[in-house]
Amino acid sequence: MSSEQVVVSEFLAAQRPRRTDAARNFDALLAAAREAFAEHGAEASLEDIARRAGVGIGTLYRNFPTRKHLFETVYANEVNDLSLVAEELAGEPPWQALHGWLQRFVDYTVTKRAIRDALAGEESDVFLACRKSMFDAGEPLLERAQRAGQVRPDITIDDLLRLVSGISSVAYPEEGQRDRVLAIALDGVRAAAR
Amino acid sequence: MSSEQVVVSEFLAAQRPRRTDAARNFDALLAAAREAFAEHGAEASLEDIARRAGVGIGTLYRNFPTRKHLFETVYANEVNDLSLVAEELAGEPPWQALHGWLQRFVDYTVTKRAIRDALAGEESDVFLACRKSMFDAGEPLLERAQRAGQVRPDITIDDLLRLVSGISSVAYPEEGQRDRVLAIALDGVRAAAR
DNA sequence: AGATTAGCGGAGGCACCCCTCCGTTTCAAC
DNA sequence: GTTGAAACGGAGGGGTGCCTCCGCTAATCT
Repeated sequence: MSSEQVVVSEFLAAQRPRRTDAARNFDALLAAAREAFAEHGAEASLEDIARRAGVGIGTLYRNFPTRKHLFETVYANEVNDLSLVAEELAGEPPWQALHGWLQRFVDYTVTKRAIRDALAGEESDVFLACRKSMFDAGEPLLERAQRAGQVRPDITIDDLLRLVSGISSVAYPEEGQRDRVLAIALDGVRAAAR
Repeated sequence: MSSEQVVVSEFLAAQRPRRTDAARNFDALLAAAREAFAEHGAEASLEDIARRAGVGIGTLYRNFPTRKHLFETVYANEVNDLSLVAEELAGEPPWQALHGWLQRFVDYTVTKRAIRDALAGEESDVFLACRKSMFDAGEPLLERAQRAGQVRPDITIDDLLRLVSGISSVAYPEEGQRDRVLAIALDGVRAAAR
């Protein structure tokens, strides 16, 4: 577990209130926010989030003084999950491991938009730590695949994640088109090694 | 010039008012809308667009009864330009022509977001005609490159444009990163031919 | 069970946006 | 230059979202 990942998970642990009703509301808010950010991106309405959570707007603001706080927390949660997935995949063969992780990255429909918005948006300590943590999670997989000669050596984890998140953020009316397009781009990622 | 392109350019010609002041305002609104949509996507504020154009909100609504009208017109303009570029490139060698056109597609910073939003959003006759027109413009370039054995045969113009627009829609803090990432993906587009 | 106090929720003030309507201005035809 | 008509623009009503504040509720502690 990288040090950044520790920072991220500690950041998460420190938030949850102790009183049972407060903790319940906190969880409901996070779930609602996750949904809302997935649907409308980082601009989702806070009042709508409170409504979805079945909670007064005041409660939302008590837990998350600003939109950024809330967004950071949701984002950190997702990144944390992704880091765990990367660890699980460490045993697979190099290309499979990398590919599987990227697949998970894409499948994170819930936060896809949030992750993209966060890659784009302004910086903050939490965002930086999260991004670093996500890179730390993916980088070993990438490097292993590169050492195995299955991935071109001139690509960085930063490049790779932006590539994949861009492709996965477009709408694909046709069934299976997203996977097809992604596969084409990943051929490029492997190209130099074939 | 494809029949869709004719539909698109006729749609455009029919709008501009005859009276000189009205025509001036129409142009100013279009330019302002182009800017605003580029900055904020299809959700840009109409009042802000009128303000940028130095025109009352009433004038905006007289020219474009709904947001969709305005958006369609801006979009049709851009698509029209892209079609012309494709024709100009017809003389270049196959891969260069395709690559150059895609480059232009990316460089269309002005409407990048609008084009993406339009690819994603709901359908309308105008959008369908525009998309068709854009595909008609790119398809010959793609097919020529495929016949020349420089591009994998199993990719469609639809795939290719979604791939490129996804990649170009992400934020790249690092100078030149967008081009690097795009080049990697385009290696995948050529992969099967190498 | 009662007292304490953390936590709740929503009313309300502010800002922004949408869109309509109509009194005023400007064009262009004669 | 006059005049009719086309075009202008912005005030204003309705809606939604942001955020604060404070009287009320209910969890926790003893």
